Amino acid sequence: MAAREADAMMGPTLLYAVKQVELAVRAQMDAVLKPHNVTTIQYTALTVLQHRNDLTSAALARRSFVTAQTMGDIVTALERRGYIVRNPDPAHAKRLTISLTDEGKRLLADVRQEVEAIERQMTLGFDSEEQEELRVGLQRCFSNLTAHAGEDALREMALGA
Amino acid sequence: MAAREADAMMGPTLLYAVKQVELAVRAQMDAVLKPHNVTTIQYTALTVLQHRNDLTSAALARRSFVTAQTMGDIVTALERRGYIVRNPDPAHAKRLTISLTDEGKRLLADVRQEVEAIERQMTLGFDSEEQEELRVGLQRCFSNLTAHAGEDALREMALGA
DNA sequence: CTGATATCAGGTGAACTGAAATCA
DNA sequence: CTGATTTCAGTTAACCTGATATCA
Repeated sequence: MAAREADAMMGPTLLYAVKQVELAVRAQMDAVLKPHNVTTIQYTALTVLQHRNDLTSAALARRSFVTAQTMGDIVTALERRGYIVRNPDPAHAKRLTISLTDEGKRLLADVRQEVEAIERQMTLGFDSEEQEELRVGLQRCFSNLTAHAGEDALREMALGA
Repeated sequence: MAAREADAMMGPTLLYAVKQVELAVRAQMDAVLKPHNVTTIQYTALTVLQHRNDLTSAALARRSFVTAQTMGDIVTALERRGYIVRNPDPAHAKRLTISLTDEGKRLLADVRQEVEAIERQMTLGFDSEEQEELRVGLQRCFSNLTAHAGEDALREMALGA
């Protein structure tokens, strides 16, 4: 009966597990990033730019499930701190493409070791097969969620844009 | 060479995968919850209260990795909307224990189907073994992250408080 | 004219720090 | 006196909607 009660109450346990892990990760990320005066969201934007340079703010916004205005604020903050620059696209003139400054790259290099340490702690006791299993499972979840869902924004993400 | 470049740049892929899934989940949760005028964080607090009634705001805060002040704001908002009530603990008088109102329970019941639909979509194509594998993997991650990390808050979480 | 981009204005909920009162 | 809980005050980053101007 204790089991039946749990079944009846717990509901979507996988969503809850994802949320719990993400909360714990974010708490540790915040602690790592705070001395560097960047937020987790700003850091995420920087890592995206590390993968794909010369994105526009609007493209970043789509990738992060936020509006163009919100990403505009974040980008402005990063620009003010000197981690990125915006250059007018010669072909478009209204588009501003974003690229990392040397200072931005230096920040990412400085933080990298500490962030990797969080991941190592998270996967303590996992062999490489289990780790890969988890990664694949999460990617399948992501694909499922973005397949029919975001309609607007996700085609470029599927292509790695 | 493309592979080497990716290796050198990608860094902590599992943290990234967790974040991506959580972002996608949160986008869908927001869409489900918006018509009901609750935020995802408020909803999470309500589900915790569904599991364990008569928690204090401070205990909720520890569970959610936020400060007591922050959780105080959220609890006040939930109280204003009529989803919870706070009653003075007869033994303590300064402590206020929180419990769901009928209206709060009704909200959770109303939303439940839609939230479960998100989980079903996320796990499309998973057999029950794969689903369990993923859940176990995430729980191991959570344990690892909270084992040596949160120092302050986590003993009661480990006990399911 | 449409669609995408950027930006300005205004607003809200969420998070923090700091300080203070209450009470076991 | 200490520690935990609550609360008040002030601040910040993040997110939204709505409106506007610019261009391909």
